[in-house]
Amino acid sequence: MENGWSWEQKTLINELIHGMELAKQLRVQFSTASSSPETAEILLQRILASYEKTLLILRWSGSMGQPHSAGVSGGPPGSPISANGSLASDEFDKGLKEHQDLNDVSKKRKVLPRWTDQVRVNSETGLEGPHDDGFSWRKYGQKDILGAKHPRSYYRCTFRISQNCWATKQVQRSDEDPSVFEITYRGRHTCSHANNLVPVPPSPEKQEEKQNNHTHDNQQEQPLDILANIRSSLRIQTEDFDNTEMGAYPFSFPSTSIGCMNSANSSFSLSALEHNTPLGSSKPFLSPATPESNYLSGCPFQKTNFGGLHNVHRSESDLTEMISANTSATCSPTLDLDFSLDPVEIDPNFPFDSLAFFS
DNA sequence: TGCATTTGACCGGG
DNA sequence: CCCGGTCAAATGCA
Repeated sequence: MENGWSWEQKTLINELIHGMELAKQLRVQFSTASSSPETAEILLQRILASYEKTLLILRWSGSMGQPHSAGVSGGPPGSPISANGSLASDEFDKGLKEHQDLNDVSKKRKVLPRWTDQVRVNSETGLEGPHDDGFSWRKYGQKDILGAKHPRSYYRCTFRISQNCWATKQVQRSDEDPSVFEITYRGRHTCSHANNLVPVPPSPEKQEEKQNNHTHDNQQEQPLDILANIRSSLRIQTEDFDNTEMGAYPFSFPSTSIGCMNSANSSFSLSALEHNTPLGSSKPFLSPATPESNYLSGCPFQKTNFGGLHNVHRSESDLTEMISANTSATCSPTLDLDFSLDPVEIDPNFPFDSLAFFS
């Protein structure tokens, strides 16, 4: 990585640029089609914004000359950051701190890698960006947190037992902005059920219904269809970006990492983007009274994915293949533990596979 | 009937 | 002792 630019990053940038071009084209089409111009426009703007940010980040970290170490952990997630404003910096510091703590923590006690993500519920789309993290989560607890208005929900990978996957996440609604959720991921997925494998559960409606009830008839699946595609691709892009970008990321691990990483990574850009756009604030999509537990567990975040999985599958077909290949190829449960204790030494080789698909 | 969620109890760190 | 995190029995749902 001479000059701080690895070939992966260059490739990524190219891809991002390409993606942006496509999004722009779509934008034109949408505006002419004029079916639901507003929503489409909004989302497209976000997409574009996200791309821009991603590029910004890449450049930034690239210029830092250390896309892998400190910059890595803090950089990507938080950085968008400065560009975004508000939340950004906080998140950045937070994330950075968390990543730094990682090592210490692991010494003190067996703690899995952990990173935080913020997600804002998107009022128009009825889905909050980031989270169909492609994993199947099972709620195992809920706690009232001191000083927090809303309880915190605890989830763990559904395949914890069957596949010895110890990934967990905590979801908590923000006090300040009820439409924002803080999601803290812990541990890396070692299961082979990432993304594509997380088949749309036979009954996503179950959760969806709950959600829809809480929200309003947010049945914009039609217009969202396309957007979902865009979004999904965007997500992957960011994932990949993160992969390369955060080589040192604790949870980034050779092949398997891809599927596992998306959870956190996808959200980074998207959440950042959410905060960026002045749009998503029409209505809070969630009634503050909504029991977080239900909403979150069932929310489009995860498996539900507002039925977007169909779309995702289509649009991500390539990526899906890639992911499945990677995830299924190496599911290394045991490695994960070790790796969590010694995060930094693992990254060097991993992003290649994924990138190869992109280029 | 099997799986997911709920929720109070329990545990361990600070 | 307080608080965050997890467990596990009870309950709900398809």
